[in-house]
Amino acid sequence: MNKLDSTSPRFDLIELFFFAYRDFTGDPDVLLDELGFGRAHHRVLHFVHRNPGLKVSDLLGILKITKQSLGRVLKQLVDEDFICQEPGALDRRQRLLYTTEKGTEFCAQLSKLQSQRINKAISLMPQGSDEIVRQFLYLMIDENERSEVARLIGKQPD
Amino acid sequence: MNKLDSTSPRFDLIELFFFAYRDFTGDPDVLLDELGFGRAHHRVLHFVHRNPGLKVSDLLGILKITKQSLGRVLKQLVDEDFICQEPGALDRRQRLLYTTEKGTEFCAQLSKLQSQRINKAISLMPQGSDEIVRQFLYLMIDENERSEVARLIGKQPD
DNA sequence: TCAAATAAGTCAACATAGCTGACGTATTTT
DNA sequence: AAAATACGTCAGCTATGTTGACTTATTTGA
Repeated sequence: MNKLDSTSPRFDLIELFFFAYRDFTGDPDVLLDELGFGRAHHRVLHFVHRNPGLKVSDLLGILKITKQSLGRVLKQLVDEDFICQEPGALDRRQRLLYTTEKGTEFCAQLSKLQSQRINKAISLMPQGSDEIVRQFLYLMIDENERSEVARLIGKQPD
Repeated sequence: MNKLDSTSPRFDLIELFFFAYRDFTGDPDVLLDELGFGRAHHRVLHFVHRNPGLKVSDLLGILKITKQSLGRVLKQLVDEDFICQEPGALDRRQRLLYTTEKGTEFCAQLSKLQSQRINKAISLMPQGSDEIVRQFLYLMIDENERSEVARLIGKQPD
């Protein structure tokens, strides 16, 4: 029989994942806090920045939250000029989302912090580790969502 | 100059980390929900299970939440017989935490789900990938906390 | 062309899980 | 005996998620 079947407990990775994610998200929290924002604002800002002209309904699909939840943080981000909305050219019911200059700048600061943490980690590891890590994280995503995430990540506008 | 300096944006890994963690924590949510529990309960249950006889103050240190926050979920877990408390033998002010049989069983169900996801991912990857992944996650933790996390994970009671 | 569907926003009420501050009780330390 | 410690608890606040109901503007389709 198999000593390492698919249900063998992986407490080490379970716990490492928990602590790693906590510290990974902890970096931006400091900057967000200074502006009275939280993680919800970060997520919205990030995905709008990465997908300029995003439809509200698509953002809801990415974040998997209700429009009421989104509405609250989105309103703040628009009011404080981090995000702007433009009616769709083809469908004027849509309010396509874009980061303003201020929003783009702030977003860059946040990703810089997180990229630093990632790059520091990778730099201490064997060649090719980033590809392994990417593959692992990708395979941890629900199978039926992988293709959509791949599509989302595929566009490298920066 | 370096094309890949330490601040090069890593949008791919940032986003993969987000989606991977979301689905990773999503598995247990279903079971937790059936019992009226949330992720907070899961975390408490998990770390008590993994560290039988844990002091309340040490649990607070691991979770980095306030005792008021912990108190709420801990009380529920004790009331519903998933966790029990015993006065410390040396210091009777302490209420050392243990999972009950019911708690241990439930905890096993939850870790099984998460381990399945992890093992499925690893099984699709090259030999030795789990070591790379472990190393990456470890290095993503704040430098000054790594040793303590290592200590915590080091004990493999299962 | 007009009715139905769609994209988005909004109001109200609620739940979870974090927070601060203040205070109580039992026990140990000094 | 006083101070410190471990833990618990009360009250109230915040952030971010949820449902359900409803409005407005616009597009689609019978």
